[in-house]
Amino acid sequence: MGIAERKEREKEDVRRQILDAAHDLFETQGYENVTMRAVADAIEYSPATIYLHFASKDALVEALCFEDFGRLSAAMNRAPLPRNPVDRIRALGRAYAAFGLANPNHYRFMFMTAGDWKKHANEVDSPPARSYAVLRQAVVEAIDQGFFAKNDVDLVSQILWSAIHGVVSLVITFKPEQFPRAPPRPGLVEASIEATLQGLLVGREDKA
Amino acid sequence: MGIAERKEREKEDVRRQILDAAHDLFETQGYENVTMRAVADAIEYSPATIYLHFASKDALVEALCFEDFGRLSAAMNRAPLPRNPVDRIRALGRAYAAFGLANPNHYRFMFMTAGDWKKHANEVDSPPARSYAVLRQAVVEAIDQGFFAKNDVDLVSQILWSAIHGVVSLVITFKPEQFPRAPPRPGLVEASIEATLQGLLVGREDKA
DNA sequence: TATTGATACTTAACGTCGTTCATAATTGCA
DNA sequence: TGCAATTATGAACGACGTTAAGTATCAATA
Repeated sequence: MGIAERKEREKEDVRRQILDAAHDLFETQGYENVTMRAVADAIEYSPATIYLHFASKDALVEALCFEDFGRLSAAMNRAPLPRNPVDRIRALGRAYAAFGLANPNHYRFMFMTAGDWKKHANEVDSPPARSYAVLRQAVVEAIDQGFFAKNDVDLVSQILWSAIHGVVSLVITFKPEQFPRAPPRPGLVEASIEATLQGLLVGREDKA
Repeated sequence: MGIAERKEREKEDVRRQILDAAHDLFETQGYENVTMRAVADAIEYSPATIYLHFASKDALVEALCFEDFGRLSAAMNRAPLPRNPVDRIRALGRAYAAFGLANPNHYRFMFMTAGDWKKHANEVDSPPARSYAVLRQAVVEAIDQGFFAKNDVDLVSQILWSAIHGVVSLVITFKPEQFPRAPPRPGLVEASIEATLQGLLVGREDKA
């Protein structure tokens, strides 16, 4: 039955080509410029062919975003995360921000647009769910070990997530010169994480 | 010269009709569903007529957003703001969040999309600039009066802005059931403001 | 009053997009 | 060799933002 397998491989290959072409367009030109026709041109197929592999443009972009976020997750799990939960939250925040700022179009699609795809956002393997799970675990430990006050774990996790998301999304949305009054200060990401952490810690100086 | 004035009034009237129709569509159905054709239908003019009053769809949406944000600014300046700068920051954050959550489409267009209009974001009377200015003033006072440590005023302002923006934009983007693991906890906005403030205050218990 | 000139407005179209569908080509299998 | 299924395509649909060319309206002028 090598034939079915070869066909499988060929089909998978076209799918890869589509994803790669779309990825390049998406990364460099953003969502609106990922045109089904442009993708088709890039891989020298007709636009209709894409629909044999992806149900819609959104499904295609979702697929490539999931892939890239998966790469982030993998890289983050491979890196040695601090044992101390507070230090870990710091490290996670930095990594999260770095990825978002390095991949603004991915980030925008995943975390800043409505989109039907978010029906899957809940599922355990979706990028938001995976990122959130790691953070949440650190928060559990931070509370257990007395760094944070006893509190709703998800409330604390959401505070932290929204804080770092706020920085990332603002910087993605406004070009430096479009910031009101002053461009984003250097160290804003760091300072933002730090302020939020400090606000959550129970005994400040000695614990941080 | 009553004739020119009447014509002026009539022109202004059509402009108003366009803005109102677009406003309704925008508020209830969001940016993509504000179609030039739909607006034209609503006011019983041809689509081309809109272009006699607005250079583009984006210019139209920008105009109505500016109007509504102006209403916010006005309301906020009319309300009595606490003299204590820290309390004032709290109040500002609450008002900002309330407006954003009540007008998600406005908020999304203004603070969560790229858009050419942001060339004007810098100008002193733009909604971002106006909101930011009020916050910044409170931060200046908070530092002067020793509530916050001496620091770059804009850095601190950006920390606060991004924190509250993070909450608002997350809640706007994800429906409750789409949140990973747990829907936004009640009091998230409050807790987020509080955590950030606490993180910035110099002597916690006694000053807050 | 008849003519002019500007203004407001519309009709029709252009080019783009995502998407679909009928049809053709290819390919493994009986 | 003929059949069935898969893969690919060309052409089209309907919707979008936008524009150019043409028509109607009406105050101002001769």
